[in-house]
Amino acid sequence: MNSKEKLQAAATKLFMEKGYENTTVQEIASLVGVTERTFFRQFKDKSDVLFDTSNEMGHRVAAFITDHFDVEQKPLKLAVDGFASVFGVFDGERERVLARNQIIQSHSDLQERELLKSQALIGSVTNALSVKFDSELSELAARFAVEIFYMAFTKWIESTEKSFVEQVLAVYEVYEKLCQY
Amino acid sequence: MNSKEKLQAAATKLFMEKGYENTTVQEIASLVGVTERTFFRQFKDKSDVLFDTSNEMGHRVAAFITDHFDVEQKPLKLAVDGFASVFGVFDGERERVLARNQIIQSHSDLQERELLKSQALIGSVTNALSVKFDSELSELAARFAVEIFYMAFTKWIESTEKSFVEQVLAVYEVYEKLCQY
DNA sequence: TAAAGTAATGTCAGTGACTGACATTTGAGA
DNA sequence: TCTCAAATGTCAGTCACTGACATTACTTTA
Repeated sequence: MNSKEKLQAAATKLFMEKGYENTTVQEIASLVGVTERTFFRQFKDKSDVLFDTSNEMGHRVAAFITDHFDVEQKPLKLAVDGFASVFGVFDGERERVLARNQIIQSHSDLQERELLKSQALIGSVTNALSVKFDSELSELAARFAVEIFYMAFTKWIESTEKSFVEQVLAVYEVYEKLCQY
Repeated sequence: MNSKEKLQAAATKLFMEKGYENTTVQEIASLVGVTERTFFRQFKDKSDVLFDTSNEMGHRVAAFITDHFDVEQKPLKLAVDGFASVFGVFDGERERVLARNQIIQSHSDLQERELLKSQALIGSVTNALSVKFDSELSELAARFAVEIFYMAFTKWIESTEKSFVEQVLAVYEVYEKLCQY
């Protein structure tokens, strides 16, 4: 566990215990045994410690799409399946995801940050879809897929009735209903 | 023109001239002839000076929806028409909108802030649609409408070919194409 | 193994965003 | 003109964040 990971763990712990605002970077660093300066070498700002900037999930969804062009012809369904597949792991780490979500909902800076990540997600998905579909159609499908994902995520957070995959598919069915108007 | 409006004007001016990062709140306040403290009484933070927190546009779109339930039965089309109608004014103030957009694109804090506003927009539109439609369908339609709006906005920024309303309708047609898969 | 190089971390001083507490001014109405 | 309230000023302080430079620790190579 390098200092970056240690800082992430310490930050999450402190944010949960005393809240995001009431935790100083100083405290996070001290808990790990490094200085504030080291924190800011690892993360661009305080909120950064909670976010994976690599867009790894975006790449995974994109990879799924690339791999399944032949099994699913509908662009949006393909992207949505990608989200379902990649984020299906959420069910296995519900605790952690819930804790992280609670921190993020507690402070608008963090919510904003989370939303910026969705832009990267849209970009990755758009690129992946563009290989087989018109670029405008790809972008729209990517945007919609991300919205379906978020809506499903919210519902998944609020209730334990369905698995993540089921929630995603349930929201996709709402989309199909919407199309029928 | 009260000090709030003066500060907004001064801030926009300075942000354009020297960039967002290179402009201090001190400078903005001085330009207007007030102190930094007054700035922070009007705006919750530096970026706030660029954003209308009232969600006025959200309310207007909601009002449009409420007024047009009988002329347009499709929930998404109704919401999209609302955006087209309310934001049609952009054509008349292209300069200003472009300038503001340029500032926002220059700094990720501002982009994040802009994205948070879209959540308020989604909320207003969802509420308005919920009067006649199922709540899940309403939320999804609201989310999609906002995405269509943003995509249209981006295209409108990048080219002068079409009016804002035309761009919105063009993206809506992409949606119809998407539904046909 | 010793020297040399490189990456991670520490130190420190400084800037700028933002807040709380309290004082002062200003403007509208009695 | 007096009075009250709202807006603004003053000031001291905290905390996020950065640049410059020093130090430590770990790797490579002769």
